[in-house]
Amino acid sequence: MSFAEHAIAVLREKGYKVTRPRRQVIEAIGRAEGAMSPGDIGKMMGEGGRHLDQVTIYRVINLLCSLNLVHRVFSQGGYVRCDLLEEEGCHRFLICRGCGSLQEFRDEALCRQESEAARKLGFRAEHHVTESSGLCRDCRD
Amino acid sequence: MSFAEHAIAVLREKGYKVTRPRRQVIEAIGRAEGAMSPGDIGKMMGEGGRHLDQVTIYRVINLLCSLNLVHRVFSQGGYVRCDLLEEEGCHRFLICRGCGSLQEFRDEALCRQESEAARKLGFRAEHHVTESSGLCRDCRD
DNA sequence: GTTGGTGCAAAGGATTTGCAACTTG
DNA sequence: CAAGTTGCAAATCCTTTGCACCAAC
Repeated sequence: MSFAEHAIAVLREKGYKVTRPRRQVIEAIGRAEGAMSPGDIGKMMGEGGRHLDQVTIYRVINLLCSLNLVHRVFSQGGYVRCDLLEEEGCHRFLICRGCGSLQEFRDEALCRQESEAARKLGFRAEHHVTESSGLCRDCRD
Repeated sequence: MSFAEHAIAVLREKGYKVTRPRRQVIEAIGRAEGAMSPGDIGKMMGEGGRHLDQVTIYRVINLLCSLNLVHRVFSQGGYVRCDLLEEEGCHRFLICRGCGSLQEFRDEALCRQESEAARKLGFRAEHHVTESSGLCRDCRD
């Protein structure tokens, strides 16, 4: 099942309407290799498909975020589809500075150690986000 | 040596002029417990000390960032002083959702494991940032 | 047919730029 | 004194809000 199919199924399941603008944003984010800002999505619509109002894009992105279908990438100021089905737990991003592509993953052991390091400093960590930059397999050579 | 003293020494050393606005911003960030946005700093100046132009605040913050004297806190949209003297390597933030206070630390072992996890996915990580939210010692009770 | 969603207009912030006047070293 | 900095004005960009119209269920 593709990201778009999954996202649309979730919308239906939660009682949200499946509209043309929502499909368009979902497909744009689903196809993107890296993070997309609301502006990026707007420009892409302007060229290819049918025009989408900028305000609508913001609203759709907010909805998708609240459903954990996309995540905000802080260091890039954009959003990416979330391919991890588990809704809980922390997520980590690998962001290629060569091609801008982005990979998300989870690692329970790292999460635990991160929390443990915080605990030693008297801090009770509840949630954390990590963003790594570097070079992906294709850009290393 | 306080943060402000250290920051001013670095400015001098790198050939930047030590002006009143720069002192003011450095002292504001140095005194703050948590992250401060450019707007926060502007408001604080309006009340206490002498007024500072918003544009100047942006420019001073950019300078301090480029010198690694302050770091951007993504999840908060603000900036904090960096207390770690080593300029290299990754940094981690503990951000209290109770009082908003912020603590920065380094952990070599975590850094290595983070990189190792990336490597297993074919990614060569060069740098990473982690922000954890939770409760600090004082807010846990 | 209802309810929720979209598009438009407009407001509100945040951030950047150009340039003349000023201050530091 | 010269070079680097600041303050102001204004431009630009990003994001949100209110409301009438429209489309999905």
